[in-house]
Amino acid sequence: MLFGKRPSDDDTVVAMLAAALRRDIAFGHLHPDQKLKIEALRQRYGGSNHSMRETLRVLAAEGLVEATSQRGFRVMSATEQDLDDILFLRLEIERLGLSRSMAEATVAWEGAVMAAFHAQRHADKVVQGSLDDADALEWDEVCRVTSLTLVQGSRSPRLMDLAGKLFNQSRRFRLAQLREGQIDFAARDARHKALCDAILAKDTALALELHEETVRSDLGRIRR
Amino acid sequence: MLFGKRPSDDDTVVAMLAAALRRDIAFGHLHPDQKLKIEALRQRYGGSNHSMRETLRVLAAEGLVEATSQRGFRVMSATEQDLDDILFLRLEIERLGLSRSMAEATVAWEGAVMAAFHAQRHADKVVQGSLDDADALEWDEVCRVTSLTLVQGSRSPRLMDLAGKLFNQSRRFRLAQLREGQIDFAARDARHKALCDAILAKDTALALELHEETVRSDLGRIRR
DNA sequence: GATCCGAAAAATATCCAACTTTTTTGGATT
DNA sequence: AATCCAAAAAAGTTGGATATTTTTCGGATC
Repeated sequence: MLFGKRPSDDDTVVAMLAAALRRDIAFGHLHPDQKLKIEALRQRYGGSNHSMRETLRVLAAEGLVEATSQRGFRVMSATEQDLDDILFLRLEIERLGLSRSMAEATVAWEGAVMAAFHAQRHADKVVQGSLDDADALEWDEVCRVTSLTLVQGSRSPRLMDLAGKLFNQSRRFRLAQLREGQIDFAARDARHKALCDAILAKDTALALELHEETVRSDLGRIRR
Repeated sequence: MLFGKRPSDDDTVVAMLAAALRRDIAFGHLHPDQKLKIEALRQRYGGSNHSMRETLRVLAAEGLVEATSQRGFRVMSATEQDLDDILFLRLEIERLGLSRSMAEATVAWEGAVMAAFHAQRHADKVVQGSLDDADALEWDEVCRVTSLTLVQGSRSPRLMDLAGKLFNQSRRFRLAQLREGQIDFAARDARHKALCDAILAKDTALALELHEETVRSDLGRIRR
């Protein structure tokens, strides 16, 4: 069947729990540094204690949760330093991935990029003016796809995996920006158009510059 | 107490199991792509089924094991492509970390670097001529500390964490090189001396160049 | 001979309940 | 206010049991 779901979907309890926790961490329902007691989580999300422990291990691997030996888990902190650190790494990794993608650009990849930016433009329109959490989540998911598409041409599985993790870690900050109306959609759209053009024109330097601007402004860290 | 052990030691069953599995993966006792059946592992390493599952999740987070939904775990593959990918990312991450460390070099960090290279010289001597697994393991551990020390000055926790993970992923390849007598200890020692000097002389370009050479030759991927 | 199919076997994923060890907590004491 | 201690809480672990899924394998079919 076309578009059949991958086997890595929510087909296990742990995957479902992880998705639920990820969402609640992204929206700040589980707030930074909050202690994550297994029993309390079970009561809220269901699952056995083992499933919950396993879930927390998974989230710890993604950098959303911090595991401390004999002391359980807590939501990863979200300080200024955390944001700076995530942003720093994200920029470097995505810069690396994008330049590699562009260096060995294929028609298929360019097509994926165009499709991603098209979907992005649509999602941006929808989320403007909406204060609904579901819309915000969907918008953020589209942003994720766009971001990952840019590095997808690098053909480095570990880099792509890493880019995904870093994006997830930056979600909280990005959604906070959206909630506070700090996102300038007009500028954003212009940048996206310019970035798409730069990529198709194979102007690597310009593309990297525009991409960095996009990421920074999404997270409220415009340089200068 | 001085040199008191950190809380992240082998104080939990999962941590002990993870250490044992890591070692056996590094030495190829558990070989690439091998299926990791819970029952079989329990019989070999002990622990309950849950502890073992959790352990495998931990190793999956480190990139040493691959988890597939509904299909269990297997040792991460170790093909040429894997090595290239790991090497590529390791070089980029460590380059980034080292240049940052050097940019904001502190006396403490420089001291740590000197100490690390000193220990390295000693460990190199010990491992030469020894075919003992324990010696090899200890040598490799010293290499790890040296490698991590270089990026420790970057004050980017995520970068340091990542560098550690990538080093672990490259372990199998490095130990294979050692086993096959492919390591030129004389050249290695000279490079280390030069690298240490370059760092202390704050010659970033030279240091990065020498560091890349070191990593490449450790993994048998010397650039022509 | 290759392919398809379904039952049997194997392995994964999950849960429950209990138990040990470690950490945290809320006073009582100095 | 700092220290110490016992009770409570939470983490970590185990064993056993069960449902679900994947893999295996011996024919039956083309």
